[in-house]
Amino acid sequence: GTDEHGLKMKQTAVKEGTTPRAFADKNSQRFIEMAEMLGLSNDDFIRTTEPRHYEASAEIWRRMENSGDIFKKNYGGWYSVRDELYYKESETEVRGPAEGGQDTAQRFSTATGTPVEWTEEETYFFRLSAYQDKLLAHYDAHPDFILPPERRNEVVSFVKMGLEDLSISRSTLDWGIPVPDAPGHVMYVWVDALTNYITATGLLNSGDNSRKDFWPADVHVIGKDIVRFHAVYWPAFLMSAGLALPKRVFSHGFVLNKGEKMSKSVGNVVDPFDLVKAYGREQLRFFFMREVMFGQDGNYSPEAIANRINADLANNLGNLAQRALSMIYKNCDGKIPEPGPFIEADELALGRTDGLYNDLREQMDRQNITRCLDALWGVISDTNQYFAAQEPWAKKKTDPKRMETVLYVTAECVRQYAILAQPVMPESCGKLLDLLAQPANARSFKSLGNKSRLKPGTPIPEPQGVFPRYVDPNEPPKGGKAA
RNA sequence: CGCGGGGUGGAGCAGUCCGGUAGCUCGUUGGGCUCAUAACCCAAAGGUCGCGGGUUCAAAUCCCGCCCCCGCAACCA
Repeated sequence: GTDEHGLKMKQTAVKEGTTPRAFADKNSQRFIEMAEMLGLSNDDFIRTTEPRHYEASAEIWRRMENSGDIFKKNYGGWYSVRDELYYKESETEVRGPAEGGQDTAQRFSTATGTPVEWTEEETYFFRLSAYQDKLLAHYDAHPDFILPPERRNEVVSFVKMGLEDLSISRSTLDWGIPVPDAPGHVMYVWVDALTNYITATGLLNSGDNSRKDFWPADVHVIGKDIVRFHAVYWPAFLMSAGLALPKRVFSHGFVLNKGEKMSKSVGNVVDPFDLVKAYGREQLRFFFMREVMFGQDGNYSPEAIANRINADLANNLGNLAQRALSMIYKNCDGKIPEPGPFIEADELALGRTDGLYNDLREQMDRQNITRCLDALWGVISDTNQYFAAQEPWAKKKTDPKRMETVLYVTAECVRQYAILAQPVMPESCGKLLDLLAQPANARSFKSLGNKSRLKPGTPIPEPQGVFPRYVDPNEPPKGGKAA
């Protein structure tokens, strides 16, 4: 869904000469389109401007209020009417009559150059300071609450430095969810944005409650820039409201463009739509999951993407499937062959493959996606070696049964790789399973291991390449004359 | 003394918590194979693990100091 309130939204809308509502409509639509383009499926799409979310946000506010954690206080600062923003004194400067065009010396925002004046408003505060010890106790009792560990260290040390009460309402802004029974006040955007996770379950709503058991969430996956909101403020809000905490907050890193952070001012922002168009959504997803240690920052470059697509997908997995399946198609009457007795090499190949699920499950339980793919591709590579060492093409003449056995073992391994890689590449792996004539009910993790081996005699379709090589359209074909 | 991350063969990274032959992918060089998507397999070259000191039989890994790079520095989201 989309988080649509807040000062920034209003400012940007105003800058673009539109209303916050219209601006939010446009943005939200863009995200819906992106989800489609990326092939994402979702049970729901929530906008924080929907009535159900207003209801849930008001409810969590009341609960925090009932706990005695919300109080009114004067908040003062250097306020710019034009920017609708408070500045710290260090962010402002006094300019004389000559510089600002005004009659007397006045204080301005250093960043935007707009005039600021000392303003005091009454806002609602959340007693965050009361939760310092409770939060630390929770981090302590649940070492994996914040992952990866670097982020956890950061949060713990931040909380240990001391928490101040948090201003959670605005009276200088109207683009937000109204504070219950407090005309003129809207909620600080993060109060409602975070609550959206619960709105999705209907737990705080009076209507349909059929999804309420989905709270607490198993894991919030977020960017490292918003760890504080998810790992400090949000748990404190939930404790106050008497609601269960999410089981984990996992923070991913940033994608750097050739080592540099993407930014509009630098002009190196890459449009995901363009990347998908150039490389394909499954290939792109695979690239990021495989190349970047999940949780850390990672580099992206066109060369690196092409490398991964060709080395891992086309050459390693794709080619392994193709060489085994095409031999089966041509030499085994187009049917999965009946294997002969397994020799040690066969058992090793199958054993390594059967063992993958447990390894991967363990890694995935900690969102170690990169490690999963490392392990999986390591074994695929082993199977390529196995295939080469067994030389089924040579056995074709000398020992056809042996050829059939090797092809069977390889195809069986490929079957499991396709199932295991499905979470990252559902469409491509689906095609691979089509080539192995696997029915829909044999494609889940339950069909892994030695209990659901390929059935000899099953006819397979003519093999087709599932993972094509990536060729840079701007690069002259290989073998061409160098300039 | 602000906080966090990083500095490992040509490139990009893992390994550092729980010291013990420095590993992976790509690239390079030589060879093999011909089932396969100019794919696959074998072998080789290539590293003072940022710098200095310490602990230890043994340090990329633990301790101390220093240098360099990146991000963050909260009532912006």
